[in-house]
Parts: sequence; structure tokens; C-alpha cells
Amino acid sequence: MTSSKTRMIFEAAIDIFSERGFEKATMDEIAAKANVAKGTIYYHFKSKEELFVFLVEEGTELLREHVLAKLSEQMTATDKMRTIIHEQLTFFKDYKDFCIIILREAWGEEQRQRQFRRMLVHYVHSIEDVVLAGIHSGEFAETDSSTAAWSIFGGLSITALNHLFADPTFDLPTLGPFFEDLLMRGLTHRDSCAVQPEIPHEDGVAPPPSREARKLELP
Amino acid sequence: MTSSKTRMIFEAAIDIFSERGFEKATMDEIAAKANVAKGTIYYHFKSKEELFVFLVEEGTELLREHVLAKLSEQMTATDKMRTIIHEQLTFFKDYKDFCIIILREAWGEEQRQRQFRRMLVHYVHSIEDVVLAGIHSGEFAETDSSTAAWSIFGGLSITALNHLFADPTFDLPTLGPFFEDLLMRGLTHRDSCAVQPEIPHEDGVAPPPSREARKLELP
Amino acid sequence: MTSSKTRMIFEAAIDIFSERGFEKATMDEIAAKANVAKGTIYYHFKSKEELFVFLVEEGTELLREHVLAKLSEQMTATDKMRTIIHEQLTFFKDYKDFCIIILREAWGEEQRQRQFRRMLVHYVHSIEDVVLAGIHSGEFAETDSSTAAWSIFGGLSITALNHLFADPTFDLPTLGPFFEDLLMRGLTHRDSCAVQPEIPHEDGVAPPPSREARKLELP
Amino acid sequence: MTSSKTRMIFEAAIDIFSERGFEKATMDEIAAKANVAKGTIYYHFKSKEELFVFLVEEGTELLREHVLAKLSEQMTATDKMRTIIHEQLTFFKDYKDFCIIILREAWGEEQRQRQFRRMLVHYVHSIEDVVLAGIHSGEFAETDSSTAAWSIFGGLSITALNHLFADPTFDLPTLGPFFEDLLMRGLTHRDSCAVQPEIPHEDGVAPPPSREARKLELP
DNA sequence: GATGAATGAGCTTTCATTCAT
DNA sequence: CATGAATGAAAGCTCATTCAT
Repeated sequence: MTSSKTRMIFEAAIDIFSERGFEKATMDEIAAKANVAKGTIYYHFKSKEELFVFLVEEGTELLREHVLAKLSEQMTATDKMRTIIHEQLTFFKDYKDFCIIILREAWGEEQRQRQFRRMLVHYVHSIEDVVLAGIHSGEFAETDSSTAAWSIFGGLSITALNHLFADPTFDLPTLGPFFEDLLMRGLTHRDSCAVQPEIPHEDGVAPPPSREARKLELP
Repeated sequence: MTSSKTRMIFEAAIDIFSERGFEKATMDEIAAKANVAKGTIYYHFKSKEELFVFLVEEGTELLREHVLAKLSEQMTATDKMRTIIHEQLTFFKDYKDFCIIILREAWGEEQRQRQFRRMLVHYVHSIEDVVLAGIHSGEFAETDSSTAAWSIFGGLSITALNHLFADPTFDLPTLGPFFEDLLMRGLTHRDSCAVQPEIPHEDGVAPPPSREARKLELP
Repeated sequence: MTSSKTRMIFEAAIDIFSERGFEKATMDEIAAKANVAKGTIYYHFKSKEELFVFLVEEGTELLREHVLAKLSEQMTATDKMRTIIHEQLTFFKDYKDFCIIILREAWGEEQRQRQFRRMLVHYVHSIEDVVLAGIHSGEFAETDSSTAAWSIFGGLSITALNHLFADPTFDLPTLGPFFEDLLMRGLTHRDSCAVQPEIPHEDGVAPPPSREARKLELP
Repeated sequence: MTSSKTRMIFEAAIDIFSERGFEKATMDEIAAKANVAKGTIYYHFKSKEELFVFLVEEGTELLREHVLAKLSEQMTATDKMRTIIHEQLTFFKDYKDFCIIILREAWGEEQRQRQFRRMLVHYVHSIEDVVLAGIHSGEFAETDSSTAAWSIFGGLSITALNHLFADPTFDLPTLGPFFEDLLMRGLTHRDSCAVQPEIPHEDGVAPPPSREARKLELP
């Protein structure tokens, strides 16, 4: 990453890979966007695959560091989890392209895809650690921590991805509170216990607004 | 789907597409697996893309029907949600290949990918409907139903996908109870309120087994 | 040509061959236009090439008969030539598609192209016969009759073809008088001799009207 | 045309296209004849069509320049026309392949064919300009200049084409005098008026040799 | 007679990679 | 270090022809 050429290639590659996907991206296009000759890419990276793996490793590591940097020892598991949610959304907002690459290119039996999954597993383990800490501290109920961690990661990612494709300008961190609520208290959060006594089950009472109409009205 | 050749092509296509991804899959390979000549595929489907879209539409619709068929009017939203979780996992177990295709091929700006997302949106709307019904009935707390639905779909899918790649023989429905718990009551389920008194959360007491070691110990 | 199917195929083939050319025309398209199954064409014609040759032979023979039918023994060579010009133009007007096929498909070393040229040679010989008769009778000057005949045929055909592509509705026989003049008396027809004494070669005098402006003003 | 590879491809392409026609010519064949890899053609030309159009534009322009270069301001229209006839025949002799391509590939509604016709029209306009100048100067009689020009071009081309296929070694310029005569004075040339008194038109006297026998006996 | 599903050879085009400069 | 012309394997797709019904 020292040479400016390497940097330019790196950035062009993220752009092109996220836009086209690994298979459809061409070295010509990357070279053109990076303003270098095609041969130059091969001077710096052994192959298209290596370029991709390099990029994916850097990116996943960046995500991991971005999120972990915000966690401190003193936080409760709950606070850590909130932070994770918020920071992953922020990261996806800032590195939209990379977010797309992550979900698109990790699944398959190619070498680069296995490598990619290894990186994801590494990241998700960081989430799982928080889950485990929470269980251990009593904040969280006993559960399968791995499933919980992947579920959190997957829910955040797919939702983000969906939003990004539906509206590229959408501000992802906006979704944070919903995720926190859903994740910490579930769909049925009977908050302070004893609350929510008068559930208006009656038919027709305050019908839920049409799905189309109410998408995302923040409180 | 009447002709047996069409059926053979269809099945071979799922196989190959899930194994290789859309771009890497070749018509030669599909033809070979389907035991038909390459031209035969083109006799039945206009193009590789059309074959893929057909397959994806059939598959997504199958998923939707598979899940919705198990929901009945009398169920509470909570029961419906449990059913959705269980049935989606069952479907992913039975149609593993298709599950892989879903997450891998829906993200991008190609025509087939937009079409694919349209199908996913259709399915996720069905989940969202249950969320909305639950909110309406008071079973669920107010929240952004769309985010909740995508989160459920994404959490289930990515977790399933991860498991399938880690261990193709893994029995996905096993994860159901964890998801139900996580989804309905969140990480912090203080069930019956005031209950859960004797959780041995004391530090150091029965430390969670090493992450690698305990993956997925069902209760 | 007895069966109605054969006739339908024949007509569809002329349509398609003239529109697409031999190579680009497909048996599917011909079958569709003829409202028969593809196999039916092969029941009546051994191959695409045979269908084409059949059509070309019929057509060229038709042209030859169409023109020759109008020539009578009593006519002078000059009148015969006028008739040939007029009738070929009429034929090209009525069988536009075939006219296109003629010039497009006769040149090459494929079997069908040799066969096609044989047919053309046959037709051009009929023209040459009139030239020879005219020379013999003293109406025409001595010249190479073959070159004259091909020149007449080629001049008429290419001009017609050009007009047909520029304006498909153009009425070809309109061009007859120009051809007759050009052919019988040449560009420099000083009819009654003694005419044209003061050739104004001076530069710049009365510039010729713009080409675009005067196209085809009939007298 | 700078690179030697481009030149080699260009020349191979003319060869193959003229031999096979646009549709039947294959890029493999062209590559083989040019002694380059198939990919190399695509490095220099975007597509088969572009290669063809390039070749056709170069060729038609070459024909036009070849002919126009021999015309000088001082010439009379008659001399110019003689020159055009002679030079076009010379060109067709030297660039036989291209001559074949011209008449074979200009007729149709494909993009390349329209483009081709545009080039032909450009060339024929140059002929028409001479016709117009002759009419203006009084050398030529009034006539439709466009029809005359296309007629000249077509007569020359088709006749040449026919000869080339009948005998590839035939020396086209030999035909020049016949064309000049035919074109300038028509079939019925009563030359200098009153001249040509002793044309032996007596019946039976020196009957024209059988058509087959005398093809092209130059005076 | 007529059909149309099936075939596979053959085509154009793409693109990661190499290498002489 | 950097370049970009050259490569050739591989891919998607077409279509004349066949043949069982």
C-alpha cells in the first residue's frame, strides 16, 4: 500500500468489484479506473484473485477494527452490542461498496471464497465474544452464541444491503434503534414487565398502516 | 416443466448454479449434468439468464408457498412467526442449493438481480405481514416492520448459509428454538419477569466453554 | 408447386431470402412465415440450398420468360431492346424481392452461386441475341455483344437496386426512357448531327444545377 | 494501419471476405491467414462488422481516389468519362477481391450495408458530377444524371464481376474501348454523321460468329 | 404427409495473463 | 518499475438438419 499506484489500484478494484462482482469485473476496467496500464496491476498483484483476496482481507479487517475500536473494557455487554450494531451500520454506510462485496462474494467453494469466509468468521467471532460475555455476566440469557452472533451479523447485513439497493442514499445508522430493540428485547418486548396490560387485540382498532405507507417512520 | 427434458435441465441448473454461481456456471456443464445437448437448453430457455430467472422465480415462489402453507388464520402472530422460522429452516435444509443461490445472486444491478430482489421482497413482505399483525394484535411491540422482517430473513439466511458451508450435513431446523428465543424475547429475555433468579452469572463460575468447542450445544 | 404447402414455402422463402440474404435467412423464419412446421420444409426440399436454388431458377426463368414474351419476330432490334429495358424494369418493380436476391447472391464459389450465375448467363444471352441481331441488321454498330449485354443487364439492375433501397415505393419503369436514350444513343447523342456546334467549355459558365436538386425531372 | 499486425489483418480480411462473403467468412480463417491469434483481431477491431466496415470504407475511398486522381481540370467531360471507365476497370483488375465485395455486400438493411451504400453513393456522385459537367458544357445530352451515373457504375461493375468469375485472369481494362463506345455513342453510333457509310450490314454477310465462340475478340 | 423436439458443430466475442520493451 | 500489444482458451449462442411420432 506504500506506492501510490498500489493505492490507486486498490481503490479502483473496490469500486469495480462492488459494482460488477468478482466474475464480471475485468482487469481492463480496473486498470482504466486506476489510471494505470493493465500490466501494472500484474506487477503489484499476482492475479485477479490475489487482488481480490487482498482487498477483501483489508476490508474485513477494517470492519473488524472499526467496530472493535469503539468497544471498551468498561462497557456492559449490552452497551457493547449496541455499539456493534451502530458501528457496523456506520461502516456499511461509509463503505457501501465493500458491504456489497462481502455478502455477494463469500459463498462458494473457490479458494478466494473460503478465504473470505475465514475473514467473516473472524469478525463474527468478535460479536460472539460479546454475546458470550453477556451471557456470562447474566445480562443475556443462555443461548447458542454462534447462532446469535451470525444472526446479528446476517440480519444487519442483509437489511443494510436491501436498503442500499433500494435507495443508495439511505442513511443506514438510522436503523440502529430498531435493531437494538429487536435484538435486545425481541419482538415481544414487555419492557418493564407488568407493562402492556391492555393490549388492544380488538379487531379493526387502529389498523396497522399500510405497509407501503409507513416504511420507516422513526419515532 | 411438462417435458422431462425441461425438468432435467431445471434440476441440473439448480445444481450447477448453486455450485458455481451464475457467472461461473457454464451451459456446457448444465447440459452435461442434465444429459441433454447444449442446444436443447436453448430450445427450452431463451438464454442462460432466462433459465436462471425461471429457476429463481420458481424457487422463491416455492419458498413462499412452503412457508405460507403452514400458516393458518387461527394462529397467533407469535405462532406464525415460530412457524416461519421453522419452515424457512426446513426449506433451506431441503433446498440447500437454492438457499445458496438466493443469497449469492440477488445483489447487483443486472436485470436478473433486480428481478431476483423483487421476488425476495415479495417473500419478505409475507413475513412483514405477520409482524404487522402481531403489532396490531398487541403481541409484538411497535417497531419498523420492514426492518424487522428483513432482519429475520437475513439472520436466518446468513446463519443457515454459514452452517451449510461449514458442514453440509448440518440439520438446520435444529437451530429453530434458538432463533425463536432470540427473535421473540431478544438477547435479554427476562421471561416471566422476576423469574430467572438463579442464573449462575457469577464471574468465573462455569465459564462458557471455548467458542470453538461449544458451537451449537442444544439444550 | 402443386401442393399449397410448397407454394407457401416458396413465397415465404423469397420474402425471407430477399430480406435477410441466404446466409442470414433461417429455416425457422421461413417456416414461420409459411405457416408450416420446420420439418415440412425438409419434406419438400432437401436442404436450404436446394430450396434457394429452386427459387432462384424459377425466378430467373420467370424474368426471362416475362421479358421474352414481349418480344416478337417482327420487331426491330431497337424496339426489342426498348422492350427489354422496359420489361426488366417492370419485372424488378413487380418482383422487387427477387431483384434483390439476384444481385446479392450470384457472386461466389459456392455451388448455389455457380448455378445462379448459370441462370443469369442464360438470361443475359437473350439480351445478347438481340444485340447480335441488331449488329447483324445494321441497326447497331459492331461491338462486343457480350460486354454490351452484361452492361445493359448490370446498368439496369444496379440502378434499380439502388433506387429500391433508397425508396422502396419508387416506380422503376419511369426510368425506362432514360435508359433507352443512354443505351441507344449514348451520352453524346447529337441526334440529327450538325447540332451542338457551340460547346460552351468556358469555365464557370452556368454551373450545373445542384445534384440533389434535379434528381429525375422527367421531360 | 500503422502496426504491421493491423495491416496483415486488413489484407487477410479482404481475402477472406471476398472469397466467402461477410457471413461465411470466419474470424478464425482471417486470423489464420493473417498469422495472428484470433484475439489480436479483436484487439485492433471491435467486431467482425467493424473490421468489415473499416475495410470497405478504405477500399471504396481508394477506388474513388484512384479514379479521381486521374481526372484533371483541363479534361473535357468526354475525356473524363473515358478515364473513369478505364480507371475503374484498372482498379477492379488490381483489387479484384474488393470489387467482388463491393457488389456482393452492399445490398441489405444491416447497418454495415447501409454504410456501404453510403460509400458507393459517394463514389457514384463523382461520376454524376462528370455527367453533369458534360451536360452543362454541351458535350452530353440532357438526361437524368443520377440514372446515367448508376448505370455506368453498374454496367462496369457487373460486367467486370461476371468476367472475373468466368476467368480470374482476364484483363479487365481490355474492355475499356467497348464501354467507351457503348457509353458515349450508344448501341447505334452513327459516328461523325455521314461517316461509317460502308457498314457491311448486308444480311448474311459475315454473320456474327456464334456467341459462345466469339466472346470478346478485341479488334 | 407433416410435425417439432432434439441435436451438436461451429460461430463471435471476452478476458486473464504474459512478455518484450 | 511500468507498459500495452498479443494471446488463446473458453464461453454463450445459433441453426441446418434429423427423426420418432
